[in-house]
Amino acid sequence: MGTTTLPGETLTDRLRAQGVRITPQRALIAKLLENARDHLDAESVYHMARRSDHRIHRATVYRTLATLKKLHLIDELDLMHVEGERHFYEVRPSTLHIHLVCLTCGSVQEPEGRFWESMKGKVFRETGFKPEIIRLEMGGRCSTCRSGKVRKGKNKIY
Amino acid sequence: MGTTTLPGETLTDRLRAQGVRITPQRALIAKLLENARDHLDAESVYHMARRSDHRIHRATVYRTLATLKKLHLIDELDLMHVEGERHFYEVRPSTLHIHLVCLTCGSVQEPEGRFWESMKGKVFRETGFKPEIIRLEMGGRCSTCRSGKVRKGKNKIY
DNA sequence: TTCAATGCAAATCCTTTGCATCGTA
DNA sequence: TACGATGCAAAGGATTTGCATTGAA
Repeated sequence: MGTTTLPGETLTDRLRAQGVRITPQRALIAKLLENARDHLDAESVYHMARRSDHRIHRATVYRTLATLKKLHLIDELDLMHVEGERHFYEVRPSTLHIHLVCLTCGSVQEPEGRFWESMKGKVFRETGFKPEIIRLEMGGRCSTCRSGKVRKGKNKIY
Repeated sequence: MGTTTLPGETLTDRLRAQGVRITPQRALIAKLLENARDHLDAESVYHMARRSDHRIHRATVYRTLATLKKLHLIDELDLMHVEGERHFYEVRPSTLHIHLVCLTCGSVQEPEGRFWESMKGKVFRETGFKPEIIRLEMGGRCSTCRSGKVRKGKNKIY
């Protein structure tokens, strides 16, 4: 999902800072992820990348996503499996946020709020477990679908 | 994960109540899920089932898990992908609980607490989105691993 | 120049499906 | 008995891997 791109903080910069060799392919994939309006899965990244570079290979996309994930620069989501087993990727946001996945139309909301951050501390105090990554996804009905004007999505799973 | 088995409330009973035909295979799989101490993936269910019934087929396991999932009797988890892309299953608990997945040793804690339940209402009031299913998984370090006596698990992913 | 990354193709892993047979309701 | 469920085998889809070649640093 689109991320604030402060100077010196692009994904590519952060990759370079980690000592990762910057190839045109990696730079391209990183840029696609940063500028994406929606969550992308590997296949989407691949197709978008091909539009800019006809020779880029699927394996490169998977390898680059794995690299980014391993360096904690992106997160992998499954969005309640509304789209089957596909995995989606987003540049790791600075603050915790939730994914509200509508089980009727498949839309994904990401409500604002620092409230969720407090969960980390709470869990640590109560259990001694120190959370680093939090995945909070809720499946339910968005207000539009609940209002009756249900535009039944291709992705209706319940 | 092990669930309180009140009379008339076994998974099999609930399947029957939903009009699902009870075959020995389904009864067996349901029982395995109810009595499991750990989260099971499809492959584990399959192997455990084979111990009791040598003729049971993988496809039957997958089909039964799909049935149970569709009826909301079990939930599907990915536990932060500590074990790769495998999915894990648990009988749907009556109250929301969290999965704390240690990224070092792979252990999974499920802390108690009704606190989390309040999130549903909060999200609804703030966004109009009505949550039905909540998946809350945190990856981090359990207190044991943080204490230094790190028993590096086969599942260390970071 | 050097070693890591890429493209390619084949392999792998998990899961699903078509179909004949079986067995629950 | 009848229709849904199973076993089997084969297909499918996503992701990974081995290897020769390419190219970033």
